[in-house]
Amino acid sequence: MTIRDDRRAAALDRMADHLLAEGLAGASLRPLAKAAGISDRMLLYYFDDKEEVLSLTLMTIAGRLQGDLAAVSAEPVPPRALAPVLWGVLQSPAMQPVMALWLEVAAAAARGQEPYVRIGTQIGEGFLDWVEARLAVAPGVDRRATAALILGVIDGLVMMGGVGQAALAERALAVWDLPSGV
Amino acid sequence: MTIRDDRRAAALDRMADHLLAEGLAGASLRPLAKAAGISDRMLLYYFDDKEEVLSLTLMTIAGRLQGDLAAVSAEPVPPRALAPVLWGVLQSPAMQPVMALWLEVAAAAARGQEPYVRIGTQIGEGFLDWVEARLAVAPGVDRRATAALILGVIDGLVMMGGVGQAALAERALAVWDLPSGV
DNA sequence: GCATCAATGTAGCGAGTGCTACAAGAGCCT
DNA sequence: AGGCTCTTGTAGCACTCGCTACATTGATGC
Repeated sequence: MTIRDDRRAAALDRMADHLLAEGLAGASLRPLAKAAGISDRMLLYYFDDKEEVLSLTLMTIAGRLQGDLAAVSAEPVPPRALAPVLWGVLQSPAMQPVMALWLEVAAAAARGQEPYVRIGTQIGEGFLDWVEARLAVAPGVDRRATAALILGVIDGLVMMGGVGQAALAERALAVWDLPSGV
Repeated sequence: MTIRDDRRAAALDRMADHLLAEGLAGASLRPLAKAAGISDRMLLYYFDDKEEVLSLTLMTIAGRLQGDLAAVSAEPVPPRALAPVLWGVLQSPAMQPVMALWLEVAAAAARGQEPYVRIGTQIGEGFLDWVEARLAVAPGVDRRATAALILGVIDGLVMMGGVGQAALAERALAVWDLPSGV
């Protein structure tokens, strides 16, 4: 059994790279199998069907993301200071394919398509937990909601960057960071 | 010429409904033609290729959106007051298919796929113009960037709503609206 | 009436989709 | 050695994809 598990894990790892590079449009069985270095016949021998392949590949990517995020300092800071931190992490070049894929998953989830709803919810909650753990708020303020606000701002600005307004998104974040508020 | 133009317009109108209902996954020629009430053969007689069909259908939807948005009061209000207005408009049930499609277009644009880059940029700028026109800011504050911040927050929260956290998004907006800031 | 050309249907091409039936090799247990 | 299960390749099915060749209709102009 463990041999099969090893091969499954190896295939998932290589398919994760492929999915990050090509997006959901590249998520058909033959290209995925080719990326994994096996035949499509074997891909469906190791996994039940396409949905399982896709789910586990996305979970693999989510796991990597979790690891990258966990490496960031867990020192709690106030909301206005945390937002630029999250922006810096998610906007880094290495993270760009991940965020592009995250947008695709979120869009599919908003359409109610499985397995994207399930996985999108999971990833979203991971982000929220990460923000909440690093967030210092005044007593009485809704902590989870504040985390959601920060994540919302950053996701929205990432989305804006995706439609060619990356510079404007940067300026928007600077406005939020002003002492005057907004 | 005008007969052909009328039929093109009629087809685009019906295909816009179809695209809103089914998303980009339903954007293949045969289903689109069926929705338009014509044969796929005629669809490619009226339009050059799939890209033109898709572009013009998305532009049709963008035009409708523009109309709906224009109907909202143009009285300038400060940022914290404008955000809930935009949220109210974009979160209304009638707008839900539009926002789901907007997410899909933005995701495809972030992947660099045409025609989504071009159209996504255009729609994004339409949103920004709308916000900016209704925004009252203190002198010296970057007006466009403030509009981008508001749009970013709302887009991000719409995205969050799409992955099953609509209630949390609502709470997040309430937190931003507190006098204390955040 | 006849020619011309726009409009439309039928049929199909070649490629890709998820998935499966069948058979053959490979290693193991008794 | 004989059977047995695990693994793998070959081939293919039924379908969708964007797009096109060909033929037929219908209206229009001379």
